[in-house]
Amino acid sequence: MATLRLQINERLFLRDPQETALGRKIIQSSIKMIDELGLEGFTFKKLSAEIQSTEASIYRYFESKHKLLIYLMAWYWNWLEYQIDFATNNLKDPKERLEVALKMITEVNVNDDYFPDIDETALQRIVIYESDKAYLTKHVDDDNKDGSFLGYKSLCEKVASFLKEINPEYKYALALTSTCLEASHQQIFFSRHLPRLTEHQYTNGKVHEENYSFLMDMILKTLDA
Amino acid sequence: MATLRLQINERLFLRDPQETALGRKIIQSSIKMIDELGLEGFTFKKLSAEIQSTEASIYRYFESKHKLLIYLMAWYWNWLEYQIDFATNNLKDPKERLEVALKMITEVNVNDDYFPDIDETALQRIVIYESDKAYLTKHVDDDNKDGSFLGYKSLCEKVASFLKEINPEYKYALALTSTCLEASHQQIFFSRHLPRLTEHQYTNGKVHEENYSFLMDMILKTLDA
DNA sequence: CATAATTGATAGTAATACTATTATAATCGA
DNA sequence: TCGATTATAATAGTATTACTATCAATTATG
Repeated sequence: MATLRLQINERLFLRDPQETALGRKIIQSSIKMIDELGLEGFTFKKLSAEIQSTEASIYRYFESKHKLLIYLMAWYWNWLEYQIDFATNNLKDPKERLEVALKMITEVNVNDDYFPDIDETALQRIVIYESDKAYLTKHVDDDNKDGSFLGYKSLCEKVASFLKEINPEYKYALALTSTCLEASHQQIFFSRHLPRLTEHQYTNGKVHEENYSFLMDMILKTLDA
Repeated sequence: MATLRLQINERLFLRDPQETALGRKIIQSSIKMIDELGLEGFTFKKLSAEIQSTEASIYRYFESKHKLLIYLMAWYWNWLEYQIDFATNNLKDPKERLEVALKMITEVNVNDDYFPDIDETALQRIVIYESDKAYLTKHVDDDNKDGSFLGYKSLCEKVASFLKEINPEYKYALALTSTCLEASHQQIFFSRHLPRLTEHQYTNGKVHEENYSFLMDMILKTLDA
């Protein structure tokens, strides 16, 4: 089977982690550790111990923990957009394309064999818990200038374009899409930790399906489709 | 004019900051400083310098910076719910109640003279930039057990009850409400910092109105109302 | 094989997020 | 008003974090 490689914006790292064994170990283990410890509990020191390297070596790949988070989130959004492209290819009906896209956005990821270094399931959990921290900072404008959020914006525009095809009159396709993208992970978090904020039941194992129904219904009704 | 005091859950602080001059200075200056520096740039050391006190003294009021954030957010959600109660009092029509509530949620706050110590306008900006960080942690379940998020949950349930009155058949009143509450601050952030994620224009000064229209339209259509 | 690039080993720094101790000042009840 | 209690200030100290710097050892490349 072929293995693929996503092209990530060069300004998100100092040295491309996909090019070396050490770089790939950094990515692999940081996903595992951020998933387990949370972003706050995760440090480059712990990571260096885990991969039997040194802090200094990790800093040669990423300027900071925050830049590493941005890299991981960028990878995820790029990957998700590619998944959606792949899955909606050849589909003519925009509504059908929307259905497929929203399915991919809301369902729990299975690991993608095309990218053997990356645990997409763990990465999706990181998206749920940590992705908002990538932009909720005082230096968001600088990060944005470096192209840190291109993947997210591109994905948002793609899905919004499906909405526009369904109803070109609707004025808030982008706002509706970004609201749904955020809700796609927030509702999962709420169902697990703050269950009074949602009807979705984490325990019955169907949160992702419920979330899909909730969001799809909301989008279609809002579009008057 | 009467001044009021919100009753905040005792487990959110070590010593009630509303009871002493020092406590009120802590609240007042932390709002100002978190607004200016961001949560990450804000420290108890800087705060102690600003109010001419010491770190140790501040730690007698709040266990940690994180607990102080939780306190401020709890205060805000309590205040907002009280504002909504006040404004919807005597309104019979649930749709009208919803309109008023959503207005209060989305519009930019004016400072409330009933609470002279608190700059609600700055606090609302903190909600936009920092509120999600109050719960996006590995210890969210412990914080939740301490009642850290009661105010948010209560507000969400109140608004969701308006939706239920409008359409008792709709299954996702809580999910729709929490999605809108989150969107109410996210969209403002996006319009300012990641404008490709929304149609709302921060520059024309009408973001809050646009956001109200966007959300109200979405809610009513989703409810089939 | 020589040279350049990469990594490892080690050390060090300023700042953060606290805790602890003791002294001083303010308040409060008898 | 005195004495006791309590709150605050002053000071010091700790472990950890988020880096930076230096130099030696190793590995890849031409």
